[in-house]
Amino acid sequence: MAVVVNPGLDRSEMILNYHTFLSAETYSYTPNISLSLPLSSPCLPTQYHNLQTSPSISVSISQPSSYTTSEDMGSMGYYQSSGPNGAPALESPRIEITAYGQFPEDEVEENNAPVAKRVNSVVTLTLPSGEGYRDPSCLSPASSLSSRSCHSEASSYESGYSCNYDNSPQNSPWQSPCVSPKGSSSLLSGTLGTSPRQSPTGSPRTSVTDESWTAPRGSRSNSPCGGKRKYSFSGNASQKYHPYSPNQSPGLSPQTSPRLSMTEDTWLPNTNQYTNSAIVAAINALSTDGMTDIGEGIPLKTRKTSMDHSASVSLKIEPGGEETGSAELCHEDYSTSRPAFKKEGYTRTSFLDVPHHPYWSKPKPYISPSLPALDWQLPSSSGPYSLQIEVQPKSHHRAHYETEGSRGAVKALAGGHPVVQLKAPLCLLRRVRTYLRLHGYMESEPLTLQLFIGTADDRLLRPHAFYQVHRITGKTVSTPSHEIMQANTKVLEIPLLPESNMRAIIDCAGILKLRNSDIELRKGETDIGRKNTRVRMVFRVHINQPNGRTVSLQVASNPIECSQRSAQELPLVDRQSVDSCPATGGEHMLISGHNFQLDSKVVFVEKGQDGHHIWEIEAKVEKDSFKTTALLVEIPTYRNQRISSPVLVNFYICNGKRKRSQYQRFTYLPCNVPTIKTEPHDDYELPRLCAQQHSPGLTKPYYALQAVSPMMPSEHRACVTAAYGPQRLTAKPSSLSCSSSSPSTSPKLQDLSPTHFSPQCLSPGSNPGLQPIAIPHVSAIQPTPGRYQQSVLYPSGSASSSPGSHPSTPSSAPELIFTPTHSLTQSPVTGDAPEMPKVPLRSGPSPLLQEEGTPATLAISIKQEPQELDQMYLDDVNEIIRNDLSSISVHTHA
DNA sequence: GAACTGGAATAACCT
DNA sequence: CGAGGTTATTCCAGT
Repeated sequence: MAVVVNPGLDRSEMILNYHTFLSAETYSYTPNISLSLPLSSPCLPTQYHNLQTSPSISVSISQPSSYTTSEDMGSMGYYQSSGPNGAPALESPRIEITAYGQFPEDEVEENNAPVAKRVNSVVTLTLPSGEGYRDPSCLSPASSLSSRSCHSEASSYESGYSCNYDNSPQNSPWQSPCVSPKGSSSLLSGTLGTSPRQSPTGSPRTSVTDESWTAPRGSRSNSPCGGKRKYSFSGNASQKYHPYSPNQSPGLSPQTSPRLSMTEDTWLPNTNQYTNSAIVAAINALSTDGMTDIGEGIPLKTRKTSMDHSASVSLKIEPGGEETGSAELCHEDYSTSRPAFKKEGYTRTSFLDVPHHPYWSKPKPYISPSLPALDWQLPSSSGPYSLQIEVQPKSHHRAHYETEGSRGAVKALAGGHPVVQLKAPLCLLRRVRTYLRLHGYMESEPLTLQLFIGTADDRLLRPHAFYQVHRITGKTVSTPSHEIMQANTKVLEIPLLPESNMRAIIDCAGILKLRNSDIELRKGETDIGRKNTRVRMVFRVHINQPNGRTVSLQVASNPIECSQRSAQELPLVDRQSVDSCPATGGEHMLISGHNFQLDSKVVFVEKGQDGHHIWEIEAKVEKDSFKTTALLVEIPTYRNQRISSPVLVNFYICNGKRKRSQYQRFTYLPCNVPTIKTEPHDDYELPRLCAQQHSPGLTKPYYALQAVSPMMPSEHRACVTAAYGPQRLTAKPSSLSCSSSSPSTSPKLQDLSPTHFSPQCLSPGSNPGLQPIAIPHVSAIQPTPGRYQQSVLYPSGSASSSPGSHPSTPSSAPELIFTPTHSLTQSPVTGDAPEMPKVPLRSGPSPLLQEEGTPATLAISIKQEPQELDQMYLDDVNEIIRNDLSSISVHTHA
């Protein structure tokens, strides 16, 4: 792709410093900047929009445009290519994309950009690999049943096609696009490719109303895979649905439906954003997923793109012809591809038409090329910054399938919607902004809050394979957003504005459920979808620092149950008033949640390393205080009252056979250890904290955090330990220096210290139910754009035992800088976990929690650092600015 | 008319 | 291998 350089730009230096800089006005990229823009796909969309505004921006990869393009497309969402119209079946793995130029509408939109011309040409992309969301190539172990079913069924149903199915054009023209050559080789791949990706693109209903969709829907049988899992094989209409889905799905949510997109457009305009996204995506591809993918799991396109780009992307200046195409492609992937078809009338135009959001329309100056992969564990706060969920989402939210209409945005328990806020000293933000402004980067560049759907199991937080965030638009939505794809995961980007006090009301995010069969077939996917219906909303923010570094923060919400049935029948625990008590038991614990019944049982269990129950006892439930949302139980006496160290056990609520809540964590303490109790309601979160507070005695402080999560397979633990433990320890405070900016380090560092991570924690076997979650957070402070790829924080992937699923690059964590922050992610339960480490240091026994999750609370407590810290930080920033000003930035980042 | 919902029917799966 | 209970998806209909 070619980049148009704006002659007028003199800021090359600046640009260099910031790596990727897009001039706001021109949107042009700096030539010769070596970006690793691996992902074209994510980027493209953005750019696409940009293009609209300003015609010619396109980033081109040095490689043959055509090829590249295709790849990019693939990553992004080539789906489109095969229009709903049934573009001719693509026999070869190709995607044809029509540049928007084709559409009249497009042109209209372009108004602003005379220079860039859209190419009307149709781009034919060759798709390397087939799947979208997940790689189909390999059946995941997990997928076991389902996958087999596919095979078997496939064979049975469509004997003829069986193997080649996916590939064969006949089956589904649509698919073809998605399915890349790879797919062709293997059924699975083909199959996978199809469905999984599609999802995003267009939820059938949402986006596509037309015939193509309709037909399939008519009967389940038609549905992909014959209704449920078989579909992939058949060349039924059903497939049509999916054509794009696999890859896209993540990216494209049903939401993307034309309408929505239009609304969304607001965002689109923002070039920088997109750019970032793209970059990020690329990076991810390269770093995390990419690695895995490389193997094959990932669609070729993605890989290739990433790889190729990674090598070094040189931006060229070009008229924009081809580039445009690329951009378009990307764009399409996101929005267009899916729904566009729906209404004939609808074309990309719709998006284009949409007015740009003020903020987004402005170019974002600052782009940090290196953003951490989505499965990396990041701290929720660093230095003066803290990302907090002020209002937690409800514990239940019925996700919608692509075949359904949207089920709306995730709501908050008390009504309204979740709220996320980035807390940071205003003065600091101001200075940073001032600095940027001085460099001509921005005026009111908003920070971008990213949102994706993550897992809620005991393993490390990572993007959920079976759920994607779904962008909601409409009258009821007040928050602008746009979606991008990042390594098969759809990410919603929401502006964080100073005017709003860096606070965002998340009323634009729904949850899309992908068919298990589609995902499980992906190559490298090891997770199984069945009964894997809990998710967390994961929020991230990347704050560029004057020093060229980027501070990345992440916070996850409380778990959200997404299945219909579960939401109606399964008991769900939101909070527990106590996390621990002496082995003698006898204390009362208030459990709050949902779907409790008068005859609900609360069972405490202790599992051995092998997962078997060593001990199990039913706690006494106070019937008189029964509520469907609360149970008061008497904590049973532990089997051994002479324990010398804390013992982690679990308990669950049972409404009958197969109707059990997730395992909740509970710790029995040696009788001589004073117990810290918290008041039932206010302290819900304390429990977790308590564990740590007591930590002196506790060997596994971090584990305590995860009260809710189910038992983690020992294997995982082991993996985690192995992978993380060492690194962690390795990473030292010293490195903190890098994050110079973070004053907070001192206190937090200690948390990270080896001590905290007692061997026990690390030891795999120590606690069956425990998770290593508590892994310290590495703050995502990234020294230089280019590096991030190298630096490995903590890929959650490693946590998963699955070999292929997430490529983890544990060993390669060269320049990782740790920030003194706390634990990473969030405990499944609260999402607050990250903060935990801090608590011990100074928080009192029972911090009051706000609303539900109250991660914020914790953070707050932590933040109370001497002002000197902030001042230090400011000084630091000032110095940087001073230096920069004195000597024009000559830094070059490669 | 479209986005939401709540319910449910029906196909797949599991035990 | 079949029965019966679960879970996953797809449909419907009302707001």
